[in-house]
Amino acid sequence: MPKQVDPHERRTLLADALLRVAATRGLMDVSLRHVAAEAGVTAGMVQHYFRTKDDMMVFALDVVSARVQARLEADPTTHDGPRAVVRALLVQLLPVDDDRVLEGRVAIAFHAYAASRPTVATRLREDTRGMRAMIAEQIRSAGRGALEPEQAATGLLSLVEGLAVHVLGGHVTADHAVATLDAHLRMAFGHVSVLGRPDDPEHPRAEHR
Amino acid sequence: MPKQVDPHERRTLLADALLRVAATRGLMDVSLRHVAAEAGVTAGMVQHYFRTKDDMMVFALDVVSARVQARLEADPTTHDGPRAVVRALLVQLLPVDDDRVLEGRVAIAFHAYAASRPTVATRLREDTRGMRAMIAEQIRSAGRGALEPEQAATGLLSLVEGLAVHVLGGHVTADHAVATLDAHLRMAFGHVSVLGRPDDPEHPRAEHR
DNA sequence: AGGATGACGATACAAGTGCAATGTGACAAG
DNA sequence: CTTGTCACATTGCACTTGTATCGTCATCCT
Repeated sequence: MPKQVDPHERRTLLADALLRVAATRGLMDVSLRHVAAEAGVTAGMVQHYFRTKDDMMVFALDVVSARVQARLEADPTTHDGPRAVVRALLVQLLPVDDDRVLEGRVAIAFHAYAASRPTVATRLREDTRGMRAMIAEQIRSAGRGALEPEQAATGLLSLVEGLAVHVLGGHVTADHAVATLDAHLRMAFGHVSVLGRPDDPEHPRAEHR
Repeated sequence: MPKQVDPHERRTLLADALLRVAATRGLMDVSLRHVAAEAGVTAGMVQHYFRTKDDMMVFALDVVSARVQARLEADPTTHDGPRAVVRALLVQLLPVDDDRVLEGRVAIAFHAYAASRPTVATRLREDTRGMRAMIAEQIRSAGRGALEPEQAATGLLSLVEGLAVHVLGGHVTADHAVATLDAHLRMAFGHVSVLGRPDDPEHPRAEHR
């Protein structure tokens, strides 16, 4: 048997290159040869690790979702109560720093891609469903807010996704997006009197940039 | 001088074909020849009316935004007070029927496209800015809700955009999306006691499908 | 030591891409 | 009736795309 190589590591390397291409030049420019060039390898190697282009796409999507989940679990604020948990999750999805801007671009690109590839759409749907259930669960466990948990969960998730789009498009600033998210979080978690309430003392101003 | 034709009409015809292709097969499948085939014309004619592919893209984007705005102005509920105006606008952006599903697919595709084409991004940004200002204005004129008008406006707009993505992805149903939107509209327009409030008598259940 | 085996690299190929150049024909002004 | 002009059609070209095929070379097991 020949050289000992970890295939998963190789694939991840290539997936990273793909994500970089997708974020900077758009998904339309993602091709075998571009990814290979970005990764600094030959096109033949890419072909060796992904039998088809769609395989490569799906794997790259898995990489990002796994990465987001990993970052969430590594977040220290996870143990500060349900609202902090939800906030930590949602902020992960907001393009507040350069890394997340790239990931955000990738995410929206994949949402467009999913419209014509059922495989990708299913994968995306699973991820979303998990998050939604988790958020609704946390909201339910934290007494009642101004909305019923199910609607509050879809509302928050949709809000964040829309905010991400608007931030990436330059329609609003990242600060404004985080502030808007916080305002909606207060409503979802039962602080009914919102107007005039300065800010949450637990999370002074979040990590803006 | 030869045959008398309305160039704008021709271009709109071609733009419609492009939108159909983009909605059904994705933006990656939009090509000169595909659009021509969808429109039932030759590729040479497409080239005659659009010097470059990017011209065609931008024009198609203009067509959709103009169409959305026209539909909004034609909405009879526009004269039922600020909240009805905002609701009418936002529902236009939600994929509640087949036509709007297609438009929604187009919209998300263009958002992805805008990430790499500054021209498209600018055009998109202008449209969004207009809507945002209009919503904030209406909220301000309608007494105060639970959020400050600026945040409420970006919140509603982002919420709808996110909801559209989720509906298109099959993550939530159109009904659930409209219900969520209505719940958030109540908060933005100052009906603070939300939970337990059955529904708005003015707008019984909206036009679901 | 030797061969099997897997990790690559190179090349080929059909199909599709955007775009330019050139043709063709009709129709209206003179 | 001629003629210029505009609306389209055709063709061609250089290039990129995804995928299949074959070659090569290092490596590990026996």
